[in-house]
Amino acid sequence: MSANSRMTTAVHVLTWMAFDRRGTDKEIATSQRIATSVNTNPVVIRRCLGELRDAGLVESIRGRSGGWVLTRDAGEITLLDVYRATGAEPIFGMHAASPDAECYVGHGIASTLTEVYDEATRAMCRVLESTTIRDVLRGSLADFPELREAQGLEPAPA
Amino acid sequence: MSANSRMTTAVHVLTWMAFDRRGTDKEIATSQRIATSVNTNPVVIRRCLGELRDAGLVESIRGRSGGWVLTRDAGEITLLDVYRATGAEPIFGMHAASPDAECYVGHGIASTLTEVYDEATRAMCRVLESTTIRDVLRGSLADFPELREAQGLEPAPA
DNA sequence: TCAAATGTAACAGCTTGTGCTACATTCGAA
DNA sequence: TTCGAATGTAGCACAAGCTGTTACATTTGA
Repeated sequence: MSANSRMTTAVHVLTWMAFDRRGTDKEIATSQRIATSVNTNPVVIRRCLGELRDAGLVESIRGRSGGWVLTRDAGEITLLDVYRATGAEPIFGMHAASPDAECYVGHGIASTLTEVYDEATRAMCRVLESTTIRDVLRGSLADFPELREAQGLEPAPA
Repeated sequence: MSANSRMTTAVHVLTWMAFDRRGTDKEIATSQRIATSVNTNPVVIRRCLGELRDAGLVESIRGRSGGWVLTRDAGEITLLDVYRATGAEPIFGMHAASPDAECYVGHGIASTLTEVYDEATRAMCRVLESTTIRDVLRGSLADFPELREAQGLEPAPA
């Protein structure tokens, strides 16, 4: 059970919603139905969707026949949006205890490392930004060309 | 207390060793002395150094007047070497439970996400590879030009 | 022979993620 | 107007990982 699978769950949820949106039966997406695909508990899905709603990616509808809807097209949601929405921890953590300030190395290392860590994180974020939920859906349906076409998705680039 | 501060501790340890190496007193680096700068327990430092030794970055000398030495110049140790040595968890975790394979989305999403995650991780690693322990030492000593020069380090680039 | 160092096991305390139950709230449909 | 189905949220148990610490075996130079 790895550290940050919340991101993966959130991407799965959004991809499922994008897939379901164009399905034949026009049922609304509920936490119960999504939980079946992700293979987890509906409360876990609701917690996840709550974060996505706070970030403006989905909206919830309360009451009977309520559920969840995407607020924009799947091609307009990047994995960077999802990464930020799930409030990911910084990839690199600083010291647990402050280094000895009287040590020359301990005095300046934190700010130096922060610069490098920030740059590395930005490089990672640029990759996430280049992929959308629509891309993930296309990749996930690679084994089912007829479904992929029904969703209006072109084949994946070579 | 953030997730992965082991990396930060390891970089601090190596930077301190690079600094100490050219110091006036020719004492060998011991886990006790390093722990003072990092402000933690010597056992934590020994655990860290053990990982760095397994990766070939340092060597240990047992017995009285033993300690630790770098196996190569600080300019030849990149932060990517340290990242790998500390056995970092994958940045992105997969689902805790396997998704429903009968769901079209659940069937293919894992391999699709793995591709994107791998690419993002590679982008991050490229940045880490471009920085060495020598660079970190130079940055850490930015406030002490006379020490920086004594270490034979040019000023940081603008 | 002894002191100082590494090497390692074991444990407590803390934090985080996951999965679950329980229950209040909301609101469309009968 | 009532009822059922959904969201919203609190709270708990369990597992895992990191940190810090004590304790002790091992090694080896002085």
